Amino acid sequence: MSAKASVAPDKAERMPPRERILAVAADLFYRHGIRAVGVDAIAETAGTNKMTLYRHFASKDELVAEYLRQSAKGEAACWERLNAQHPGDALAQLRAWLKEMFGHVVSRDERGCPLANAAVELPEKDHPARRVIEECKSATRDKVIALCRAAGLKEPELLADELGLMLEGARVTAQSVGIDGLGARLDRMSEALIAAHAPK
Amino acid sequence: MSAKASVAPDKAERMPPRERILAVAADLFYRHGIRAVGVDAIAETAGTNKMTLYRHFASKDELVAEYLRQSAKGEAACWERLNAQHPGDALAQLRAWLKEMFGHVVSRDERGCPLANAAVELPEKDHPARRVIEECKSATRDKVIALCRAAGLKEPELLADELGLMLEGARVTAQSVGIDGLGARLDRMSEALIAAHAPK
DNA sequence: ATATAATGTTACTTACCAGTAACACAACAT
DNA sequence: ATGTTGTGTTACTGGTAAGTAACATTATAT
Repeated sequence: MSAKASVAPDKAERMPPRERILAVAADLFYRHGIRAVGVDAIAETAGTNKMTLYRHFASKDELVAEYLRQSAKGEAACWERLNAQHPGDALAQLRAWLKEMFGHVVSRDERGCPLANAAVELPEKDHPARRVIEECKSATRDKVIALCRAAGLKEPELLADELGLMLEGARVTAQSVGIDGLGARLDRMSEALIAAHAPK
Repeated sequence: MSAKASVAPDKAERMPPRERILAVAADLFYRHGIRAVGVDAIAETAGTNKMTLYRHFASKDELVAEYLRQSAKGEAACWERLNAQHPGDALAQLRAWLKEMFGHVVSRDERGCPLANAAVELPEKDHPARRVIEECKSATRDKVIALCRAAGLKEPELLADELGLMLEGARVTAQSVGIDGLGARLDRMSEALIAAHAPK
């Protein structure tokens, strides 16, 4: 039991095959890139075989799409959690979202946004993953705009884009260069942006 | 002569093989992704063969690194051009750089920053492309910081990061969702950021 | 005209890839 | 007990990947 399951160390065996495959695929796709991971490796790491994989997923492309759907679902769950933690306080939700995202950026073993990375890796316009990516990114933008507006901030669309682009830029930049002090700078930047849109 | 050379339609034949290969590789890598393009396709599209390719490049990874070196060289040339167009005027150079970059973002057939995309596609820390990416990105950041400082703007490091992250975010976001009106919004955002750092 | 260097050609190796067929085994419900 | 369903196993197809060897051809320089 050396370096076996990096996803669910112990109870991986108890999960049904489909969940194991999806969890392993998500981990490998995210860490090594989608094109760099073959279905054989996924099946083997998930402790099963290629046939079972293809009984649950029509193709590798569909597995990729499902991986991204899971990622998008995670984002949606994040919004609900923030809403529960700061009910009725849009500004607090916005700040909590930024704080959580900044945590991702500066974390070790972080490789950026799974959806944005997939968009880079899969330029084919008819790939089933493309729909998922676009829908999730649009939904996120709408959500941030709504929060900015509910918080009474001026020009909510512009502010949402400022924050969203800065965050997306930080996630991709963190893959190219070091992240020393980036977290603190992100905090300052976002607060400056929010302050610049404060109601007069 | 249907859809033959998308890089140098006519004089592709006159360029020496090494340059043809590099030009074709750059085009294919950028449009389809690095892992999606094989050396056979590159050689064939360049009107040559795999042997000649391997006589000029030690491996595909080295060809990739050279492709990114070319891209980085293009960025360096851009800085010199801007310096020549606005000698001594750091603020004008900064604005011209932003304008040029925004043009890339909102252009059709644009697929983001070649270096950032490569960083997403090649997570292996020992890949020869990694050095090129990190050096170019660091150099760009230093250059923008220097311009902000020379322009007398407050907190040049912070402003440079704000602009740089926004730009990087825009380039990656443009690959996921539409770019309607993004150019105009980028103009407003960058001007707001610069204004926020204006000397008192 | 001839030596030399660069390029082209063919064929090959080794390895991986996505996807499928046929069959064996286990669990579980009736 | 038996049938069904899900899973495991092996082996396979056809295609593509990176990289190399041996040899033929062309161009250039002297």
